[in-house]
This record gives sequence, structure tokens and C-alpha cells, in this order.
Amino acid sequence: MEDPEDGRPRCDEAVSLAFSVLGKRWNGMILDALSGGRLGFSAVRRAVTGISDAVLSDRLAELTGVGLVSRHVDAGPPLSVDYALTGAGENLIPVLERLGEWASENLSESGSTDR
Amino acid sequence: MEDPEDGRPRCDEAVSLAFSVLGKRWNGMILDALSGGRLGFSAVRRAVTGISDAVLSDRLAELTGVGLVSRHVDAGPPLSVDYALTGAGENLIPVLERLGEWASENLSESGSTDR
DNA sequence: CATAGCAACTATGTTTTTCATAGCGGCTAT
DNA sequence: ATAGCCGCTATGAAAAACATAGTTGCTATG
Repeated sequence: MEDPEDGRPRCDEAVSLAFSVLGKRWNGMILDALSGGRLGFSAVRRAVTGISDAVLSDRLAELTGVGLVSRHVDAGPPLSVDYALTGAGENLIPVLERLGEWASENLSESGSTDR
Repeated sequence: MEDPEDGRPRCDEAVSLAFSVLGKRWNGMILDALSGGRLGFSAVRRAVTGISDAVLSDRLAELTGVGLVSRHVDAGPPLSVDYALTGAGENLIPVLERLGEWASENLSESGSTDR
């Protein structure tokens, strides 16, 4: 027998699921950057200050993998690739806004110039 | 002179600030675990499945440092320490709930058994 | 045309984080 | 007395993130 609802506090599964993607560095910021519309690789890099090419490439692939971002290639001739939020990704936008409000009201700019 | 609103998309500063703390592994889950009330070190560890002592210790110090969690020691004799959300931390709860809803509606359980 | 530059990545090697495991001092339950 | 829980800290290994350089394809400049 396991213990079904044993009263012991636990982190909510859904929240845990959310942070399996948002709890990794940059992911939230990338999604936020894309909330304004589709962007090319370099545009995302510029929007998310501090991220490196290698990591960005990795993150975009990951976000695409979980279905929050879609990748679209236009074989021009001037080949161009752009990334955009999927429906699931767009649903996150309002939550990100709430998060932003919370941060600016409850988190001091200083505090963690860590890393 | 910098470029004030130059039209180029950028990740919102507030969101970026939020993820400077929530974008680190475990932090969001720890805060969620504490949303139900104060907990001792081991209780948090049990609530956040998978975290190790060393990392938990680190994260709690960090969250305490940015003012989201408060640490309270009761020198019993049976010495006990507990952690609780501060006002700032509590303000995050509703946002975490939104995040949870979003995750269960838009994120598939599978997908990233990463790490 | 040659040189330089941008876009979109990949490759390489180093630095940081995160991790599992072990241990410690104080107290309690058996 | 022995074992066990609580709240941590120490240690070394594994994984992630990082800066930097290089690649291919196309364009803009001289």
C-alpha cells in the first residue's frame, strides 16, 4: 500500500511539471522574448542578453521538443529560420506577465548578481 | 547614449528578474512546497522529491537571501528549524497556481525525462 | 571580383553547478 | 546502550553552461 493523500505536504505535480521546463536557465526568458512574435536565431540571442549560441541552440531545440515553440525554415535563397510560440506557448504569456509584475513588486534588483 | 525603445524585441526586465530566481532548478518547487505553511528541513526535502541535502541547503539559503523565505530556529531542547514564505513569497502563490494550471493543460507529462 | 559581414549553427575545451554519498552533533525512542 | 531522526556540512564525481572559434551560404561594398 502506498499512502494516498497522507497529509504530508508535497510540491504540487503540476507546478513541478511546469518547472521541469521553466526551471532551467533561460527557458522562461526565451519564451518571453518570443511573446512579441516570431524571431530569427540572432534576434532571440539579442533579445535574451547574456545567452551564448550553443546554449540558445540547445534551448530552442528543447522548447521545440516539448511543443512550446515551432521552428520554421524559409529556404529563401537567403535562407532564414524563425522561431515562434505555439498555442501552448502563447497560453503561457499571461502567466509570464503576472510573474513579471510579481518580480518587480517583490524582488529587489540587487540581491543576486550571483553566478 | 543607449537606445531607448529601439523597436528591437527584448525579454522583459521584470520577467528576467523573476527568472533570476525561479529559473534555477528546484527554487519554484521549494516555494510551492512551502505554500502550504512552514516546514522543517527534512519536510521540505520530502515535499520536493529528488532534491539532495546539499542542494536544498544551498537553495534555502539563497531564497532566504532574496527575502522570499524566512528561517526560524527554535532552540528547543529538541532543536528545530523551520522555513516559511515571507510576504513576498506568499504573493507568488497565486502565480504558481496559474503556472500549474498552464502546465497540466499544455505540457505533456512525458516529453522531458531529461537530466 | 575580392573582402567583409550577417545568419544560423556546430565543435571544442574550460569553468560552474549539481549531484550522490558520507559524516557529525544533539536529542529521543526502544 | 543502540539505533534513528533532524539539520546540516564536506568531498569528489558527473553534468550543464560557458566563451570562443569555425563552417556554409548568401549579400553588401569597394
